[in-house]
Amino acid sequence: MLDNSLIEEKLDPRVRRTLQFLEEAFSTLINEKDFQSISIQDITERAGINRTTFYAHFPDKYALLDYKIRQDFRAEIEKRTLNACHFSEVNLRALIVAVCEFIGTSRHQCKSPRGQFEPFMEVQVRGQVKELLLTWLEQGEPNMPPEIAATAASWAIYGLAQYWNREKERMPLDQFVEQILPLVEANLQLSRV
Amino acid sequence: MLDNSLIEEKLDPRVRRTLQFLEEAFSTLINEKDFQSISIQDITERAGINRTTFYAHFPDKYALLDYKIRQDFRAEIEKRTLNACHFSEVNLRALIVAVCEFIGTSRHQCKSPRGQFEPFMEVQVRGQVKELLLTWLEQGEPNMPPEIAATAASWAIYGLAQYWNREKERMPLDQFVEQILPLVEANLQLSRV
DNA sequence: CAATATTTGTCGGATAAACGACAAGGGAGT
DNA sequence: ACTCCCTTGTCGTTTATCCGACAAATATTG
Repeated sequence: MLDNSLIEEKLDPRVRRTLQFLEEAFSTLINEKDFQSISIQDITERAGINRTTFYAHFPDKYALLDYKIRQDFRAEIEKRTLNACHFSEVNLRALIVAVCEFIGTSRHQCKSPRGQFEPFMEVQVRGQVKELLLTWLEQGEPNMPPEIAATAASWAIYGLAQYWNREKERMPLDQFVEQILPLVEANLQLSRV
Repeated sequence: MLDNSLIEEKLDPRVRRTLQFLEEAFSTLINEKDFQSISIQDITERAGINRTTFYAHFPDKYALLDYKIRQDFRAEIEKRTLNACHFSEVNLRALIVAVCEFIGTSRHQCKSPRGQFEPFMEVQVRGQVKELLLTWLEQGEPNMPPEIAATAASWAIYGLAQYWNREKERMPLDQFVEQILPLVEANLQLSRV
């Protein structure tokens, strides 16, 4: 349904609009009600589009949630210009910071019971991180299948980011990232430059 | 093409959106460039709709200008709750004030050479005023065909409003309206209550 | 003036969205 | 248990928009 990322620009304007309306409507609703109590009718009504049209783009509201998370995280990545850049320790640090902060802001954004979005966040964010790492890894010579390394590293990054966010008294983010950097690089099978 | 006024609500959502986008795009453009130098391509491009679609709603950009003026003035009327109310001297005064102020604000809004919009303003605003007066007149017993009275009064109102706006040193609006009220009422063939 | 570029309307075919309807699946309350 | 109501998917049809192309009109430039 919604596969690749950068083709977004070359899309039927009608589809673009519909997706945008759905996204915006969902954003406002998620700040008003519990996710479970939001019906597809609510969303489409708020978005001003027909209910039937919803199903032309998403199988259910969970898919829309996935889509929204992906969009938000991608925007975050693009804002920090981590897309379309080469690998470097600086960029890797920035990526980890991005994940940590993204999880942090998302926690306070929705008024849903704890632990309702985490699974979706996990899947989507990890997926994006893995994709990004893959593009980075393919630019160097691999001594390990990139798929494997990217998988391990993306899981590690997300797990650590979640851990840091849940910590009661957490150290400064920079310091934390500096501490875990060797671990992540180990997952990537890279030696410190 | 765009005939009546209150059906606006019961409209295909796609049409509603298209019109809104065109309206907004035109609004922003009119504050940037001269009207003549605005092409239909500019408008549709800014609005994010296909150029062909424009012609499904308006024959040319002048029609869009007419439409926009109508919309703005109607919004002004509705804001002052002059639509759907009965005739009274208070309401008539408010209507005249509305026309005066609408002409005034419109003069400073667009950066087009003087006298480029006045003809369009005239036609559209007068038309709306006439319509409104007609609904008022039809509620009483006419000693004059309502069409005739509404026509005369709408012309008089607009002419006086324009005159007041072009005055170098003009008296307070309230005072001016109070002064011309008998004239307008004479056009309406009504005796002061 | 000529030549070039841009805008303008219009057309036909393809596609997304609207609309109404339908059966099936819960939840809430009696 | 039972209605009753709302939501959920799905379908076929109609309509609005998109898209590419075209010739004619208009503006711009040399």
